[in-house]
Amino acid sequence: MYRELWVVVRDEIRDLIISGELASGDRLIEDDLAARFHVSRGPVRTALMELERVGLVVSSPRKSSQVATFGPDDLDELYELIMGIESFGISRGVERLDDATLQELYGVQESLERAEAEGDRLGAVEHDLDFHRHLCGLASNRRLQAVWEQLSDQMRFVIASVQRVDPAVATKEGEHRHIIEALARGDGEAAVAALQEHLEIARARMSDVRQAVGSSETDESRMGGARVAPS
Amino acid sequence: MYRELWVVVRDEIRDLIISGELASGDRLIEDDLAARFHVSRGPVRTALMELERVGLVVSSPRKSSQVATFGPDDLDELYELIMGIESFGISRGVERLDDATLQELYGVQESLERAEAEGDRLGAVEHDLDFHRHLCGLASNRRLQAVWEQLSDQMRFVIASVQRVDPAVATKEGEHRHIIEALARGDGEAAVAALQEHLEIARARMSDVRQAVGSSETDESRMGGARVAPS
DNA sequence: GAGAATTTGTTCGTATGTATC
DNA sequence: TGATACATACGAACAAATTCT
Repeated sequence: MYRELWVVVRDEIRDLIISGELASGDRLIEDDLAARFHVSRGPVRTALMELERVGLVVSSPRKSSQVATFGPDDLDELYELIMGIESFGISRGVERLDDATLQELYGVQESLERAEAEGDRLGAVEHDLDFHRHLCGLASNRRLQAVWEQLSDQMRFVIASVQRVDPAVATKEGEHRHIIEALARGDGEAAVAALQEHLEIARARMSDVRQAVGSSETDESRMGGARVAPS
Repeated sequence: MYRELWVVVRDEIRDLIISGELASGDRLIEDDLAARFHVSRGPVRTALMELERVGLVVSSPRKSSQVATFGPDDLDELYELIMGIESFGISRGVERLDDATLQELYGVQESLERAEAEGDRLGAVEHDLDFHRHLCGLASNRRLQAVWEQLSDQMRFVIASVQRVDPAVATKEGEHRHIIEALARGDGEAAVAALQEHLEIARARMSDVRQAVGSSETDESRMGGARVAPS
């Protein structure tokens, strides 16, 4: 099967950013990235545009793109918005919620708990996101879903940033279970409340960890703008 | 001041789509567009990507992009989402709503009414959108605002589509006034209710007009895929 | 269904604008 | 501030895939 080159490049750069190999504020020079991935500048340009679209990269005309920097405000915005989106998904979806969808939610949650039990941190993060993706999906609104997907890489980014400092930040399974159970009862209000509590706790954990470290990551990036080295 | 070429091209194509000169389903051939605007394919490609991002264009690898087609479902999705976003804006913003912001809202509404009084239909649409933009802005969440902006071209598109069939579809000023007054009272619940009623009416009007015409626009587009002619 | 024409995805060269000393 | 080095934005050509006859 054929995949456009820029998609491959986008995913590679995305992984470098999320893994922290490319840190916030780092300059992303098209030539260097092109050399690194053995492609021309075209696909790199497209990849960077796409990464800007999802908020992992910032750029202005005629200047090098940079890896985005997340301040406390960004964290607040992101969580506030995600909360709004998923609450909306629940509100709209709880009425027409069928059994199959509910079982799917249980399934995702079980996968998440299994991954956590096995100590599979990366897998757990993905299953966690998948759970939230499903909450958004309850609304059956493709445009809403697109918005969620657009934000998902920012979520991965902030989660990974924090995990690098404190690998122990794990989701309490109980919180997810509360949401599902409320949904199963058809109690949208309670489900939304449980979700909001869950996300509020998660955001607070994030903030704490970042505070504790003095957000060293962003400080480092602000001074340098380290250049990304070719392969 | 210097503006990137692809921005100009994007706006030109966008206007062609919204004005209906390029109809739903029309193939967008890079070479033709490049010739039409006297630029190379590079900026055109970028412009098309950007238009895909905002939902005015659809494309798949190795195939020509097309002007997006809006079915009844799309209309529902769009209005549902806009309603959610702006309700969220109101809910979050009503607490910290200061007088200056309120006056701004009144100002926008007055501009809207003036434009309508003068029979300036295009201006009225822009002021109408501006009013709704401000509602979203109450949340002071840049990411939420970005989502709204992303959807605004789809709104322009459907509004323009309907106006072409029935130019008389105008906003009832009273509905906007209700929202502002509720905000002025600090009554978020009422403001949200007024907004939702307003948008529900607007959506219904849209649907009616489209139904009445049998959505001829999309039918026509499905058969042909008329090729866009060079200048 | 095969071949020709069309159209995209990619590469590379060049000019213009930006940053740095 | 002025000159230089650097990086992007645009243009043109090539190869591969799709569409049309």
